Amino acid sequence: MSQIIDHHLFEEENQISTQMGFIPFPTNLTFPSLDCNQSLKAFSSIASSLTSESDSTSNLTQTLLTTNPQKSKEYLTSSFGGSTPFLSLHGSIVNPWAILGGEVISNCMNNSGKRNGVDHRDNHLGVSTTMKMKKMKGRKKVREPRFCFKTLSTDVDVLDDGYKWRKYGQKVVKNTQHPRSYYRCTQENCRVKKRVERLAEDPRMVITTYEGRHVHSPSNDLEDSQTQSDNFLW
DNA sequence: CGATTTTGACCTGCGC
DNA sequence: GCGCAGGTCAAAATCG
Repeated sequence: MSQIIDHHLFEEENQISTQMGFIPFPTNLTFPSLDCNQSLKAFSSIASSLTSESDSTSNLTQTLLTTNPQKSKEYLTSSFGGSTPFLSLHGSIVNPWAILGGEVISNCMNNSGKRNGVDHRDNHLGVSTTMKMKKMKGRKKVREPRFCFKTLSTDVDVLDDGYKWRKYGQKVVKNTQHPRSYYRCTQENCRVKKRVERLAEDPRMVITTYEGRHVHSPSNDLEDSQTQSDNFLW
């Protein structure tokens, strides 16, 4: 059994080579009514939306409200205990989860505004102030948006996210006993890549990092995955 | 037999 | 410039 226990959306500006910030998703946010793979698909959809447009919050809100209102309501209420106000429009680009209702955020922060022991009151938008920005030497490299999931999974490394992947490399990363695997989306003209590795400190944790955005819908190979993934094609 | 995975070689960026 | 480390390539091996 796998469980998504943490999620980070990494945003990278064009022309900046290294990670410049991250948007914390609510800690321990899970989808009680969904299994791990379904959750992963849901998060992939959300993260993909968030990394796409400059006005991504309203896009996401619009997506949730218009494309599959019933499903999104089920998803939101089931995910957040059923007592969460359906939607508030006070979210922002750097705090997308605010749109899911104040209770969600407050679940992640205690009354003092701390989350995971870190005081976010002066940093309520969720962008780390300790992140370093680093320019490329010489020619600047344009990188695709990236986001990653931390998943608790003792049995499988690669979770079904609805897309079809082909492994093109594996590398042992320094100071880790577990190799990092490199995958590319098999769809023609789709340049999305993902890396899968296990956390050195806790091998039960699988870190899946996506780079780029799919230019197509998830694979419809399997009947099961089709019906499941269709639910998240908001 | 085509698709996929494995794996060593090669490429590239970065720090010293 | 050199060496290291991460990322990619591509031929061989394996799988279904």
